[in-house]
Amino acid sequence: MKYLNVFIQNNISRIDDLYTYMAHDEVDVEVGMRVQVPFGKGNRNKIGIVLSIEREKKSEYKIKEIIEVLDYKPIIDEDLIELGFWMKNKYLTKYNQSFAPLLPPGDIKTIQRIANIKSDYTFLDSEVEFAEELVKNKYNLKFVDSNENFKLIVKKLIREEVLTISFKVDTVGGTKSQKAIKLRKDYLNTMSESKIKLSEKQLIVIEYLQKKGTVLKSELLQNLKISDSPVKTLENKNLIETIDKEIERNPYENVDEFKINVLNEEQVKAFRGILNSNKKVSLLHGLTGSGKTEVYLKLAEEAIRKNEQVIVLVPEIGLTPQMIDRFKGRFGESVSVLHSKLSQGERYDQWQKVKNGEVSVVVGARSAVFAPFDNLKLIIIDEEHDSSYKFHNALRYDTIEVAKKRMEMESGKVVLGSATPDINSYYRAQEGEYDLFELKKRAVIGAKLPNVQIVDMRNELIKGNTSIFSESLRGLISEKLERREQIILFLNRRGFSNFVSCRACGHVIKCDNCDISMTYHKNTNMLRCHYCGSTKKMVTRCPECGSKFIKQFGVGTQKVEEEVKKIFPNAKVLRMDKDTTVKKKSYDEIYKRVKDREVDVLIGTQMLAKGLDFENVTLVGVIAADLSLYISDYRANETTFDLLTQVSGRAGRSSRGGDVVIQSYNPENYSIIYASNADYLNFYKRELEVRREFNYPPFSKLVNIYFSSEDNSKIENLANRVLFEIGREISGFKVEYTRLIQTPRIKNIYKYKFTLKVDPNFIDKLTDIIKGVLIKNRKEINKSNIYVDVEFV
DNA sequence: AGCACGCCGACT
DNA sequence: GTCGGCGTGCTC
Repeated sequence: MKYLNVFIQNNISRIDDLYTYMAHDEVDVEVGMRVQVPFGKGNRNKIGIVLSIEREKKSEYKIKEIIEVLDYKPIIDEDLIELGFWMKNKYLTKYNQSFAPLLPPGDIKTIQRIANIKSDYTFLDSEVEFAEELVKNKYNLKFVDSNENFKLIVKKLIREEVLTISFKVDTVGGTKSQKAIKLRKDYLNTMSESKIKLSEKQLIVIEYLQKKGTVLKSELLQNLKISDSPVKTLENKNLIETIDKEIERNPYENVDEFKINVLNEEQVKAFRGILNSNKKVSLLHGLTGSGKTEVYLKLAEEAIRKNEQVIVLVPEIGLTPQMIDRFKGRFGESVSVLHSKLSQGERYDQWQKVKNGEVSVVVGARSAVFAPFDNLKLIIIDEEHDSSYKFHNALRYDTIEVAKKRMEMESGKVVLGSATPDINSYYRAQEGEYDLFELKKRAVIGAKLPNVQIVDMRNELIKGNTSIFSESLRGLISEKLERREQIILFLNRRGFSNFVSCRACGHVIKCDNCDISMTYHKNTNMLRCHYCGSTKKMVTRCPECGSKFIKQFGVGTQKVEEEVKKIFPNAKVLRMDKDTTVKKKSYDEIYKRVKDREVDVLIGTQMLAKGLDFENVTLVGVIAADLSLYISDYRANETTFDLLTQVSGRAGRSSRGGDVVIQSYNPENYSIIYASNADYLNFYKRELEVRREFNYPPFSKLVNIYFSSEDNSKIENLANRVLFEIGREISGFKVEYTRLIQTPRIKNIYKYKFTLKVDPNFIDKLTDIIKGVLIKNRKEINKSNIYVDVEFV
């Protein structure tokens, strides 16, 4: 007997576990194959995936036997499963959280096994029945399941390398197919043997098919401008045949070819450097417009030449038509695109193509890091500083760490690219862990750097201007409108929180211990630090200058839109934010409208910061740089620097040069000043010092542990016990921790958290300790219906 | 989640 | 006795 540890997919945390089943030794089963098993008291049929196989019985439970093995070849490679276990351990997630992203999209039940038979193989007499069924079922092996003899034949043919398996995912409710026409193999014989005469139309059809091979019937009729009767006649004459062809739901059709440009000296240096680097990770630091994408394309081209495969990760928001067009245009059909706005069917198609080896490049958002390639040697992560790659509520892994791990397993390389690298990444490059390559020249010849000015909004208040536009921004807006040039007004609201600031002097109330802005809570009239939980009473006068202009800071896109319409009634204004941009379509539409100059002023949030290049935009106004400067997060300065640098780049796309106006109540803040000069290096140096002083990453690693439940009575006790037990275990290590703090209740779920700050070298040790404590309290946690989430920042 | 078990009251 | 309504607890 052998023992299979089976993962049965579900979202219910209480049964999220591996279940052990027996199988006889002679059963052919491998890790990654699907098995049918009896589950629960009623022995319901469930389909699970084998994640590991053991010789010995380890479990104390009464073990059931599997019903059937459903695959002849794993649907997930062993490497990916190993990666799943690694994630589970590193991030202390549920099985579902770590393994679901590795699974094919949709229900694993719907994966069909399609046989491909070597063309020169002649079936034996004993296999004729099988062969007939095979053709009848269009090579779908489903018919095999009920016949033991057929199963043996399949296995034998696989062993003899006559039969290979590819996977097909059916859309729920059946696949869409269309009628297609092709010439019968023996059409020439048929024609000469029966001396068939062809009419004019029939001849056209035959010629067309000779040229094109298999064609959709609808296409044929349309292109040749004929009715279907000649086609029918040809079919009756046994010259052509109709087959069902599946519609490929290709979301990106007719992309213009994108030729690779000749690389400049810097780009060549980076390309060669990355190729020859002996380090696992290379960091490509390139200014906006310096042509990082060209380097990516060249690297991908090189990999394809060697029959290797490549994953290119792009932030969801940066996965613009432009980016996709460049890869599609360069590599055509060998590129698959994965992102959150694909329909279920499109997703199936893309997975299938990757799994069956039909493509070599995947361009996609974070979860594409799990694309099921089997000879993956390169993962490129563009805009690597972007927060979408990091730990998320639902997506519990750090994309860069996972990419590094995957490439470590496959001995491949990771390339991180950014104009504003993550402080952590740049630090690692400085420390020699990564190789660093810089692109400093603008690749587009003639493009000028924009003229950036910072406006002190405190002076505007003194001058009596209480509007959201400074005189200078207002002046420039009207100037550009007159010249029929376009304007972007930007609100950097990412992670916006209710900080309190003084409009007279710019002072912001921060936590005394953490250097993080405090948040105003209206119901208690208190200020509070989201990191350590300490509170202060809300102030009525500024503790710095005594002014009473101290209050919650806030401005939204709607407000900006109203103001613009009031002051410039003739301007055509378009607002772009989460409310107005929900679908892929509307994003493309907004893009098109701006491109076609149907819009004078585009107002938006960080969605605007990336990927949108408009020639005619010559003014970017940042309404209040302070918005992102005071989010309750140690990365506030970095986020601000990144956003301001990127949005400023939007004005520098044309040869006319452009203007950028950054409005702020804290114009002396270093992230604003360095961003205005696009001076990454000095920003990095300064920010690193701040991080060192307050012991934030890269000098530490943060771990948040959340406890949530609908029932408030037990959480606090249990969370405090977990905190106490962890505290006891870590005495002797360099770990700081906050006390337990309650976070705002959302949808009737009470939530508490505490944060641990640990020396990065001890993170694995600390993870083990947390794991141990959670396992120890597991019964209690389950019984009280408390959810525990561990977040690594 | 989904199923069976078992405890209890109501009914034959 | 025994039927069924619903709370409880487990799933290899």
